[in-house]
Amino acid sequence: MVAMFFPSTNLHSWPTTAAEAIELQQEFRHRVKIENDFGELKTVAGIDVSYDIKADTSRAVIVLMKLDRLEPLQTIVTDAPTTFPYIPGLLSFREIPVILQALGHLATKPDLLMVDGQGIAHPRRLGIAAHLGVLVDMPSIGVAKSRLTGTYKEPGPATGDQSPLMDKGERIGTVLRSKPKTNVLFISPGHRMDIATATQLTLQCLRGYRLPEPTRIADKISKQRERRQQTLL
DNA sequence: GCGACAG
DNA sequence: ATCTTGTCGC
Repeated sequence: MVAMFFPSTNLHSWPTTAAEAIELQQEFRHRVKIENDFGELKTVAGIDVSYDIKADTSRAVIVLMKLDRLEPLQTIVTDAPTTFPYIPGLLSFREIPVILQALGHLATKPDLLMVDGQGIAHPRRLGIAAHLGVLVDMPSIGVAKSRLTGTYKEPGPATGDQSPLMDKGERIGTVLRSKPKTNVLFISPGHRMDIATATQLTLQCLRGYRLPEPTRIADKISKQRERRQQTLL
């Protein structure tokens, strides 16, 4: 039995072209809710996607953990053919299919999703974290390692130092120094959450590294698997 | 027309 | 993201 926690996630009319994808974003951007709408948050699922260029496949890694312990409870790894090219601003159309496949294998439904990429800090306010959050109707946060859009002042050097990420006169996220002497992170809410809460939760998931634990562990597992496969070739 | 551009 | 070894800095 698969996908029992995510009943309404059919990808029948998934876009094939950039034009169709942008059209869908214009429609979905209005379904994003940037207000806290959730109960007690006990667990979080870190999500990361990697690629196998030669096999033309995408791999989603999901790490489920308790928010207070930040230690893996379950890890899911699934592969699927890569069906959409990487186009800045259209990342969700490339990665969401395999992510949904992985989510379907979780033993328990997470209370929160933390995705490697932008939330509303996107040209059309529908980065991958926001898009995914709307599709599965769950609270989500986007944690990106670099900027897609928006302007900001460089945050101070200490952990926790931050500055607002602005675009077209509105605040779309937080630029955060998650660790001294490392590049900043770009935090933005994905769905059912406000900017301050997304930032606070990200800080709560830090454990001395630049990336918050959910995303950091998912990324680590993603790379371990790749090395194992490569050494077998 | 010229830069910018998540992963 | 991925291709790739050693190397500078804390």
